[in-house]
Amino acid sequence: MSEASGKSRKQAALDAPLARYAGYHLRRTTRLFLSDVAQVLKPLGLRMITFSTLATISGAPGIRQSRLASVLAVEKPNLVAILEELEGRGLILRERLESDRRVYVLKTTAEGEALVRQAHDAVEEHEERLMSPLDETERRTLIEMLAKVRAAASEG
Amino acid sequence: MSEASGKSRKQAALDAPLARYAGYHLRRTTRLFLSDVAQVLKPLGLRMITFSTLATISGAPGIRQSRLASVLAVEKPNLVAILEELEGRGLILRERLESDRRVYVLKTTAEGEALVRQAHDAVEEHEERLMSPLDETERRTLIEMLAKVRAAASEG
DNA sequence: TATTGTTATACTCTATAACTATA
DNA sequence: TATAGTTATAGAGTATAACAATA
Repeated sequence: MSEASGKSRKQAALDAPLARYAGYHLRRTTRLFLSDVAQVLKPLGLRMITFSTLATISGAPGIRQSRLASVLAVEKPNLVAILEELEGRGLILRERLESDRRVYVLKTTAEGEALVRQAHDAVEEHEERLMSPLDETERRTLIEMLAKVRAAASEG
Repeated sequence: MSEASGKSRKQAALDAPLARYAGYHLRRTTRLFLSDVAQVLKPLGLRMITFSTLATISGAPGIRQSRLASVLAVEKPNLVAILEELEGRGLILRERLESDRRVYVLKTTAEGEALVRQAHDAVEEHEERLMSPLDETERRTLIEMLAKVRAAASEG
């Protein structure tokens, strides 16, 4: 739907100046994953970011908005509309914390839980489909390498 | 500059609902690479997309605009401004093809070549820095796995 | 003073439809 | 009729500054 059309053998050589960079492959592959998962989540009325948000709240009920922004690596202002959308659809609840009335505490509703479970199933199917060229060991290795690269960067 | 701040051990568990997905790690790692490489290219007056464009033209002199769009996986309308920018800076030339006056043929100028060489050096340093947690074999493996995943998807 | 969440805003990236000029 | 490149436009995603309420 968005990635440039499949490459013939003739065409393949043309990305040579970029193909030696891991960053190039990361970008292209991420784009593939993003556009595919968007298709998969669309029928559920979710985008990648609304799914991630819902899944994180579901996994950490009572999380605060500022903490959620940090976990999701989203700027706080950009989280506002996302939470309004989820709240408006009755998928999450936002409650003022009595001990500190500045903070909102977030949790999923029953509907939110039901939807996030469906969404996890859909995303797992999508992952299984896209990752099928790699065996279980390779998949783990891939994830470990990516996590390792990020961990080193966040220390630096 | 943009990725959420480093994770403490306590914090790490919070991304558990997403961390099992390769797509999650791809997105986060790609974001890290993109924001880092943007910093590296900025002093040269280049963005990721202008660098990719210049590097691809340099590696395939005489390439047509439509072909370039397909190689870069950029929609044709979005390439227009990019090429205007590069042409305006005297980094590339656009020549009408006499045999088919609809098409533009692209090549770098001497200035463009000099800049793209500098940019390659800068990007290679950036890659070396970010990929340093992985040894040579791992780096190759990573790139191969990513390419394999995309190749399978574009066949499907 | 500092922090939580909000508003307003802007810039980049990506995508689509419709146009023009050539073929 | 089809193709190359263009214009206009719109939607995501991401980023920053400044504000109100609360601590």
